[in-house]
Amino acid sequence: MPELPEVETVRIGLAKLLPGRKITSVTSDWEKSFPNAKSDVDTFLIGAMVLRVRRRAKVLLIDFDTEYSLVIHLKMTGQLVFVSKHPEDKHPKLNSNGEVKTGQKLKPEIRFGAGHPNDSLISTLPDRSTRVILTFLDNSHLYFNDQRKFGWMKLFPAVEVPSIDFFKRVGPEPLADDFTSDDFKQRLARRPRTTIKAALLDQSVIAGVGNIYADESLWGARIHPATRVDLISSKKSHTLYDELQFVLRLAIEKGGSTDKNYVNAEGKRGSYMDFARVFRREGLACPRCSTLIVKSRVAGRGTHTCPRCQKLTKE
DNA sequence: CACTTGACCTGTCCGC
DNA sequence: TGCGGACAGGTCAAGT
Repeated sequence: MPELPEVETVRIGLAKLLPGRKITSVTSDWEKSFPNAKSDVDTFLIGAMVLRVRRRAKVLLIDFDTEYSLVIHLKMTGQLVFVSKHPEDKHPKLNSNGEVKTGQKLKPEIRFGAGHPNDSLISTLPDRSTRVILTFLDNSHLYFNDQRKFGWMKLFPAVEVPSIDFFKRVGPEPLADDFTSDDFKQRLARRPRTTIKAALLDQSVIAGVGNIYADESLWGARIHPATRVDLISSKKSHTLYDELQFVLRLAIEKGGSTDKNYVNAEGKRGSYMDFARVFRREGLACPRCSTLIVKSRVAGRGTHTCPRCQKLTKE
């Protein structure tokens, strides 16, 4: 679920919280979530200080003063949640008489996902989805949670990061200042005979687009996701570029989309889904023409379209 | 080579 | 109520 806007939201949060902190310990309960050898972790991560937090495509990079970097992919259900030790975590709240307020739970049992926007995730961490815990000198923690265990974090020498296969293949950042509509059209032209949805999801064409923003931008441009790339006109391609920029920027502004699992570095949800026009809205009215949104399968993924606004043309 | 499908996982939901 | 199966979606390996 984390796509570019979600990963960017996590990056913004971590960039405020992590730089300057020193790691004192690392624990991991699932080898694939953090496959590095213990000896490398002990040598290059324990005692290391965070310099900066970066993002490329859907990947986060945490750079350390040991000239090593943690490369992190959240895949579908990954979360990176930072929890600092606040005084109120250790001490119960007192009333005006200095007595412990009655009825308060020092360890709330409310869990994220119960359906309330203010549910606290932080108060319950670690939980059974926690795969890796980084502990810092001040006893704050960074939890890497990942229900489905598809995500991973790996420690690499900083100089080797650009030569990781994924970074060698990945396409341009769609929100980069120098990424133009013409660039977009030329990148799409690399996959002329596939569907526009498959091309948008292909990270070697454009970085960072996933299922949510592919459906949302295609609806905005009135293009059916199953349209062959080489049948899309220059004008439509330009419109799609504009719509993609619009949904990605709006989603970052809204803190990303939380469907089920996604939360930011503070454990909070994103609100883009409140603005979604088609994604997960099957059976509801198209905001443009009120026709009911339908769900189908394109490029092997659940795909949401307005059957009236997004006609499949084969000319 | 271009493109599509299956595997990796767990939790949830739906139908019987 | 329990149970099997479909589904969720990012990426890579394997298949067509």
